[in-house]
Amino acid sequence: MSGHSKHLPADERRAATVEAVVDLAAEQNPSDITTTAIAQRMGLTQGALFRHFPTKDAILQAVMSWVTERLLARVDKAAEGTTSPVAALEAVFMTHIDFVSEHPGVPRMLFGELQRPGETLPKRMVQTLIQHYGERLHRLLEAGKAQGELDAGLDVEAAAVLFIGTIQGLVMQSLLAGKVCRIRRDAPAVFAIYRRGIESNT
Amino acid sequence: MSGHSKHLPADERRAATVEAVVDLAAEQNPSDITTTAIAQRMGLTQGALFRHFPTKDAILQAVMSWVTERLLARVDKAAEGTTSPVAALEAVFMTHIDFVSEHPGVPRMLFGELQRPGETLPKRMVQTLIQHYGERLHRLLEAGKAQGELDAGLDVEAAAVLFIGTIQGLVMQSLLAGKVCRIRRDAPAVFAIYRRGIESNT
DNA sequence: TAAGATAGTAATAGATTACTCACTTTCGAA
DNA sequence: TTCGAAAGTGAGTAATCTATTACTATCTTA
Repeated sequence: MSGHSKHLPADERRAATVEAVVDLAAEQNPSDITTTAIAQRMGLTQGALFRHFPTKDAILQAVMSWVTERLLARVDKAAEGTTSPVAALEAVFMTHIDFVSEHPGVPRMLFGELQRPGETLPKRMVQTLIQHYGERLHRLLEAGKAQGELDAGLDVEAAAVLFIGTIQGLVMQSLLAGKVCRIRRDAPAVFAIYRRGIESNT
Repeated sequence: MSGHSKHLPADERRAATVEAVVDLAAEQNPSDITTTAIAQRMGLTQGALFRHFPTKDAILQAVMSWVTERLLARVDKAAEGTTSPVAALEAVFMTHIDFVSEHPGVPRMLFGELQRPGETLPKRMVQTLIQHYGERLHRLLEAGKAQGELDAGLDVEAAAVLFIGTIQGLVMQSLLAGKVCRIRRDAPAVFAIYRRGIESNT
């Protein structure tokens, strides 16, 4: 039990805050999450939050930072233990699916941040996160082309867009069904179609 | 100039309201659209809106109704003038892409509605819209399998999910770039990969 | 043109939001 | 054990949101 004691050191409290936001995002529209709701989830008064974060945006920023670290680290680790680019892509895909199954609110938060007008810091963090993610995909896709595993005429840019869209589609499907478990269940079949679309003819 | 005169009959005013919401959704997070912003866009005072809609949710409901009619009608028409299931799928895809290019806020609104907790009427309308859309895709995909145009082992359910995800991915990409035109530009290449993934080997 | 119906205004109520601050409680080191 | 610093409380504020209402302007039609 990490979150049960009343007084927590500042860094642990900040970590608990991020966790609370990620949890809440799984249950409701992320842009409707209030500081009151966050505090309530933590068993805290609303004012206490502002002792650890100067503003609500700073909280979101911390969440984005958390997501970036965790997601990219897990994805990189998954890609490491593979023997071919296509195997790596599949590992990355499944790892990403695992991540959003554990934290269904995260992809919605990212999508929501991207919709905000203007140039907020959390929004910029999402942009760079997806940019880094895209670079990894590019690398794997190019490698796959180079060694003949992927179709020689493949449009790498389009393939990267579709990779992310595939995940987004699964997220949407889980929203429709109201059950997160659908994501994991449907992921293999959906990825199989994607792979067929990019692989070279055997 | 349809929206410039001060007094409008109720049905025209309602139509203008829907148009204003669709426009606003293209520029900002749909769930952050206020009745004040809607009224301002129409050159109206905020209170006037509630003479035509009992509640804000009723406005959203009207928007969803508008989307359902327009999108399904256009998509059906596009599928009609085709000679094969795959051609129909491509026509549906491109028509859908045209639609979201003209109204970039619409897919974001749908996605946003799906995220609301509980069972609101607008949310339910989105669910049935996508359900109807999915049925059309199912029909086309099954037809394609039956006549050998599509892979015999194709998972139709997964293919339908990926079809919608493909569009969602393009929408996300346009959010990242900040330019709507990217959707139309990248759509053909992305669909080509999708088609390759579902077609039978030649 | 007079009058009833329709549409819009301006002010405001009531709820909710992010954020502040004076005060209290708890922790940890001397 | 004591005491200063760190963490939390709870009451408040200003801004903003949806929705209401008494009143006014405009259209339509007889």
